[in-house]
Amino acid sequence: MKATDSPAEPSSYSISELAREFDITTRAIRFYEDKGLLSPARRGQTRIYSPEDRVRLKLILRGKRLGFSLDESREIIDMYDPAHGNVEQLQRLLLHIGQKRAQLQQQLRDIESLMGELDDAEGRARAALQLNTDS
Amino acid sequence: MKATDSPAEPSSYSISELAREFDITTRAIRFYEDKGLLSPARRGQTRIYSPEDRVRLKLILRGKRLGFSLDESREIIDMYDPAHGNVEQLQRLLLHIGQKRAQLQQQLRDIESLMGELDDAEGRARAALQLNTDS
DNA sequence: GCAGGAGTTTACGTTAACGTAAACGTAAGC
DNA sequence: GCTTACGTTTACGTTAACGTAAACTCCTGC
Repeated sequence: MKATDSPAEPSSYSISELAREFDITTRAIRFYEDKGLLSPARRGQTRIYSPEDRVRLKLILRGKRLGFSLDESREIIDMYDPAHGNVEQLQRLLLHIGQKRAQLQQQLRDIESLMGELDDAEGRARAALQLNTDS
Repeated sequence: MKATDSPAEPSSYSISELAREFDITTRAIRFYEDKGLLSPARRGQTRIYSPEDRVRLKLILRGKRLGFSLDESREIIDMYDPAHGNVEQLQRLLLHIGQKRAQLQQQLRDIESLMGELDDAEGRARAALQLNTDS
């Protein structure tokens, strides 16, 4: 029993398979394609999604959970690409990476403080429940 | 020299003061009021913001950085309020707090993986730069 | 006494991210 | 041969979160 005995990854997906898996509509998936975030293969008219396409879709949805716009998600996805050749572009990429990192660090701080406040709120709510249910 | 010798907190703010401080427009601030997220005092027609109003505004903007809608931010802000009296409401509040916590934990995971990928991308970019600038 | 600056209300415009619906093609099952 | 399921394109509708502009009031400095 090797590690590759796992469920076995499909070599392609239909649009509705992906829609079901990620709980979004096919309309949304086509919309992402319109916006240039996906470009699946075609058999005739029908779209055929590769495992790589599926990964890109996951990245898009992760971006959404972090509050990114589709444009921002596209930029992030583009960072994984082959190095865009020329030096100036690479330096802009490094700059961009630095900015994203700073944004994520701010989000970490924001989450930390919000978490603390949720703890407080939960404490107060539990205390109030005690008062209300004490006989 | 006591701790209270710090810059000294104003006891009230004008709308344009807040707009400048947080780098947003007065239009946005009034919009938040329309949506029920703020309710500043008035002197005549003019809005006067208390330090508490200012805190609420900060919470709204933190919510935005985390990708929350204004409705979500309002719900979160409402969690700090006096305990809403009855038991059922308190239990709904606890449930809601749990859900938000779960969402924040997902965001933490998302940020962590994205950070790792940014590291990779930066590594590749730096490597490509080496190749291009090596004489 | 009036120009300039800050504030107000009212209202229409705009962008992003899809939703919804129409009208059609194609392949499978009965 | 007809329905049912799944796919397609095209196009108009919708919601959130403001932007922009008009028309007005109220103070302040000169």
